[in-house]
Amino acid sequence: MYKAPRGTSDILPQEQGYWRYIEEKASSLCQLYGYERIDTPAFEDARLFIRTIGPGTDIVEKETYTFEDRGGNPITLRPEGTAPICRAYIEHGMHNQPQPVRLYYFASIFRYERPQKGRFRQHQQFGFEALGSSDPTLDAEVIDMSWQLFASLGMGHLSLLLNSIGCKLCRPNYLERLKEYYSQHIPRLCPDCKQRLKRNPLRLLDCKKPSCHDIAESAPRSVDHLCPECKEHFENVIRHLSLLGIPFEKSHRLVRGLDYYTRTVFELQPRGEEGAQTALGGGGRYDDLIEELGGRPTPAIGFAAGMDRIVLNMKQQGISPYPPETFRVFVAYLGEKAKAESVKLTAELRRAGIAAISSFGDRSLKAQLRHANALGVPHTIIIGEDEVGSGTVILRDMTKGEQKPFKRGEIVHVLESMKL
RNA sequence: GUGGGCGUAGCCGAGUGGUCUAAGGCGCCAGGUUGUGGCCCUGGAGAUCGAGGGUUCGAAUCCCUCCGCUCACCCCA
Repeated sequence: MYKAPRGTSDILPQEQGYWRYIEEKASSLCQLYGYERIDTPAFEDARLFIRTIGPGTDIVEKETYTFEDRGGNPITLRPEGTAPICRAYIEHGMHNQPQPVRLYYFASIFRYERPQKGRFRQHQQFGFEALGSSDPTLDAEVIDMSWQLFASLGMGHLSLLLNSIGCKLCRPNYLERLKEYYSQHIPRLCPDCKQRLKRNPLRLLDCKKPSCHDIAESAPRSVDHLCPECKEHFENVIRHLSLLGIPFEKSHRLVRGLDYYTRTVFELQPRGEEGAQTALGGGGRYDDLIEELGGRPTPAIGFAAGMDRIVLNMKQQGISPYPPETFRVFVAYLGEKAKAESVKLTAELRRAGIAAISSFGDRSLKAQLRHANALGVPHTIIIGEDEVGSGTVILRDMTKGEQKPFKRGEIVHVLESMKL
């Protein structure tokens, strides 16, 4: 028996409503804010991600699907959405467009991880990016959008966490202070944190172990070590968010996993759910990324949300999506002549834009109606030998349980005018 | 990569060494008079009890190995 590969899953028809709901709300939000859709390939040159995400990060070290194609080219399945967009920005000379360039996307993301609740090897992300400006109003715009996204989905009880981790000028200094501080507490650190101290000191701050909690709480804070420019930038972001009435919480322990983030970082998560894979979305500035990829120095900021996690959360909160799409008319028949007529009528209905399917096989009318009922169609057309003879069809209203004959030539029009 | 929990028909699930050639429910198929659904009744199909090995006179039930699922850690959406 074949099964979907580990960490992947089928989105079955009855689940599709959730996804369509999110896609529609997200797209119209982006439209409202002046963002345009972009789609990039599911795979890229492997080097694009190694350079941008950071050679020391877990994503690159052990979580990418990387292989050589038949031409010997190093390929990586997209493990995140921002780097490909920066690549496209550079490749298509978007710096010649009015800045900032506002883009959004829906993308499959691939990471070779051990699956658990809300974490998969293939998942869907929705994200948006504003490239080409460092204005703090843009930070506020993107954060506002991400907040409105969840509002428009009807999802409440969220926390918006906000922090600034400085730029390439002030962060090294801060990291030194952080390492100094942590070096004094090495014996009390968990094994993971001992590793982090060497490899990725920023991540020390968001260790989930209770034993490391106090140490992280009283650690030096990045916001206290920002250079004057970053400090002013952060203050302006905060001022604009307050202006917009966005209820953020400053979180000095919020750091993001990807190396390219600068200055503003933020994350949205359900309130009171510490520990598990709860971040529904997050983002931040990446002012050096485009330059690192060979473009001109171009500051930018973006956000991405995990659609699988949103679906999970909608279910938890009891938010019902759209009902599954279905057809409107089932055409039942009795006898060979009626069968031919049924196939013909079904085609006519479809040409007229009325979703319909014909019955099949040679089953009793009882069986056919039972089938129609199980499918939940509002209307069934019944064609028997008598109807073929008299040039009529029977239209049965499945919810009322009433039926009436109509002339064969008029039935399509009758259904058209009934527009449910 | 590490640790915990779990694996009985499409789904839920009883069963803890013999009465299991495996209960029940949902779903599916058919029938309950001649061409009519939803409720009800009856019948049917569908399970190598995750796989392999072992213990035993006898294993879905005990042991071992493997595989898978799941939750948590690492990390991330």
